[in-house]
Order: sequence, then C-alpha cells, then structure tokens
Amino acid sequence: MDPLNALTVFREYLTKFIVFDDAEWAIFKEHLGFRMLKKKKHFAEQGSVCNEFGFVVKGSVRYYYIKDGEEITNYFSFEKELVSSYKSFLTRQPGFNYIQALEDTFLITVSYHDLQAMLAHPLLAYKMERFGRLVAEYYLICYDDRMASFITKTPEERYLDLLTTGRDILQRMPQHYIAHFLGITPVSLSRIRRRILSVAK
Amino acid sequence: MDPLNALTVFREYLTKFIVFDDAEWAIFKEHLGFRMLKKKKHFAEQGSVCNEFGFVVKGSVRYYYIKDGEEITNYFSFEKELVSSYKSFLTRQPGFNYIQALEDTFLITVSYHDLQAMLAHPLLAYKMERFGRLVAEYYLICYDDRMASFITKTPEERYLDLLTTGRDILQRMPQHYIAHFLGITPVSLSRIRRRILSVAK
DNA sequence: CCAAAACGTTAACAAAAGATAAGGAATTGG
DNA sequence: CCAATTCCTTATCTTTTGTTAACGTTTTGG
Repeated sequence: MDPLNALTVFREYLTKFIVFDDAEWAIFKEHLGFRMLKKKKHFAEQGSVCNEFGFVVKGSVRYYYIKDGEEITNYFSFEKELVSSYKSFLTRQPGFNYIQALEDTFLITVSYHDLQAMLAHPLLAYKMERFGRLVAEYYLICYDDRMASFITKTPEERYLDLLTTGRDILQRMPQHYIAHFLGITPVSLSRIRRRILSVAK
Repeated sequence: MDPLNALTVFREYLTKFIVFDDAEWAIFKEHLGFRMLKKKKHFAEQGSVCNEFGFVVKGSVRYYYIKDGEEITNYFSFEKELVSSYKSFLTRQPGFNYIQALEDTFLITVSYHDLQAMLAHPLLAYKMERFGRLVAEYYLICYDDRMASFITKTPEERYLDLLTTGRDILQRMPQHYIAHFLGITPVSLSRIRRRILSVAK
C-alpha cells in the first residue's frame, strides 16, 4: 500500500467531518503514523492502554472480549473506518477488549500524544476540537442505533436487518463472529438461518 | 425551583467538562432556557425533531420506544444529567423515541439554534466545540459499556450489576421499566429476582 | 500436499425467556 | 375516600436460546 495514496484517501475521508486547508494538512500529516498489521496481530489488547486510534486503509479488524475463556466478537471495522479501543484511548485506562486484524491490514494511526499535540497546536486546536466532536457524535449515533436494536428487537430481527445493511460483515466475516455480534451463539444463528430459509421457500 | 440556584448547579456540573470564566458564562447564560415538565409530559416525541437538549435540575425522565403498540423503556436520566434525543437533535431528523417526565421535572434547556449560535460566537466557539467533544466522548463511553454488557452478559448478570451500581434506577423506577432497560420482559425480571432470592437465602 | 484446525450444521436435552392470564397489593386521581 | 388503574407476582404453556457433542466440509499453515 502506497503511503501517499493512503494519505489522499484519509484526507478525503476526513472531509466527512472537517476540511483542512493545505497549511493545516501539512501540520496534521506530520502527526500521522503508518502501520501494517499482519493477519491475527492485535491493534489493542485487554489489560493494555490503547495508545492510538487508526484509520483502516486496507483490510479489516474485529473487536472482541474474552469471557469465561471464550472470545466474544463485538464489532468490526473495514476500509475507510476508524478503529480504536475508544474507552481506553480516551481515559488512558487499561482496556477490556482486543482488536485484531482479520487479514493483513494497513492503517494510518494517530497516537494519543500526537492527538494532544494537535489539540494544543494554535493553528489546529479549533478544528481538532471540532473534528473530535463530530467524530464522537457520529459514533454516539451508531451506538444509539445499535442499543435500540438490542432493546427493541429479537436476534432474528437483528439478523434480518443485517441482511439488508451488512454487506461487508456478511460477506467478509465468519458466521460465528456474526453470531456474537448479534448477541447470540453460533448454534443459535445457524438455527435462525434455517428458520428463515424454510419460511422463504 | 429557583432559577438562580439552578444556574449555579448547572455551572458546577459543567466544570466536569469545561470551565467558563465569568465573561463566557455571562454569554452562555443568555442562551439557556428553563422548563418545567409536569409528570407524564414529554420532552421529546417519536416522529418529531428534538430541538433542545436539557439538564435535569430536579426530577427524572425515561426514554422509550413504541414497538407493536407497547412502550419499551430504554434509558433514564436523573438530577445532574443531560437529556436529549441525541440522534434527532444532532441530525435534525424526526426521532424514534419518546422522553417523558416521571415526576414533575425542572430542566435547563439549550435549543439547537442557541447551541449553533454559541458554536459560532467568537468568544465561545472554541470552548463550545471542546465542551461538545467531551460530552459526546463521555456518552460514547457510557454506550460502549452498555453495549458490552448486552454482548457479554446474561440478563441476570446485568440485573446483578444494576444492584450494585443502579441506586437511582432501582429506588425510583418501577420494575417493569427496569426490565425493559435490561432488555427483558417484566415477567422475566420477576423470575430472575425470585431466582436470586432463593439462592441468597 | 497433507495433517490439523477452524467452520457450519444438526441433534438432543436443559435452561431461560416470551406470551397470556389471573389474582392481590399498591397507587392514583378525581 | 373510593373506584379505577397500575404494578408485581405467579402459573401455565410455547418458543427460543444455550450447551454439548458429533459429523462432514473447508481452510490453514507448515
């Protein structure tokens, strides 16, 4: 993956939240890192403080917890999405979840230290605060939608929703990860699929 | 409720996120509203754009959806907490949930229009962006914790957690609201309680 | 290329949750 | 103050999910 091209992709993505002029971008750029994460390697680990957030240029990751010795997948990120163990990153406390590359994954990263430097930089501070606000609001809304689906819908309904909106997840993730993402066991998801198929035909 | 005292409480609460000096506060204050919400009256309604966020000075509210004609309670806010139908407020689209006062509730409010004015005000813009970022990050973390509990825990475990951390909710909310908040039916919560009692003794 | 691991389905049984209804206690609203 | 409503529990029955295990298929990694 060509870093120059990756930067272009990232800058384009950021316009969703904020537009940096060339002078600002020149400074911003200097605070970025690049990271190649081999398949199955971790971006964040339980018990460790997450020191960076990332932007997926190519590849994908899953978020998971370990409960009773078992991995429970919680979330996924794909190309052109941000990645971080947000709580740990923001609070500087050890995190509870792992983030793992599911294929060779190329990331642009910003360390906590560099983010603070940009937030304190006279020429960037205002836009960085705004950027942070808009990103946090964006993810807040995502969480709100997801919480609502857990409160008001059955696992089967959540799976049906996913069928219409979860192209990447459905096509690129193994089913047992999807099951935990929906809040159920892999066996249960397999049964739901059969139920749906038998109704459909 | 005395508005002057309420403003003092609100200013103190805000220091959790940001400290306004007297000049800034003088401007900020002018953008606030006060609202008395009688028991059972709504702060936000399904299908309407939520035009304000609030700060609960006294009282409490619940958030709920209507699904298949039934009310499903999703969340609560008590004294010294913010209230809004966030997604609707932020996106200016009709919201999906109701917010209802559970007792006579006194709120300090900020309209979307006033918030935008403050975000655009030269003397406030920077701190308001920062304030917005920190608030959104705070709630992001709350959502993250709650999602994690739905993915990794059983309803019984979530109720046990609530017993240690949910004083306000347990003492001030009827049990059938708490049940939906935990993602289960009231009948099921009643059974869980019995199960716990029979184990405890 | 092959052995090992991972994956999805199915079955059988147990545990839990949903739906419905009934009864009694507590609350409420004129 | 009293009738009506709301609330919680309990019981019964149905549906769904969890658990464990087995089996065949696919994928993986040396």
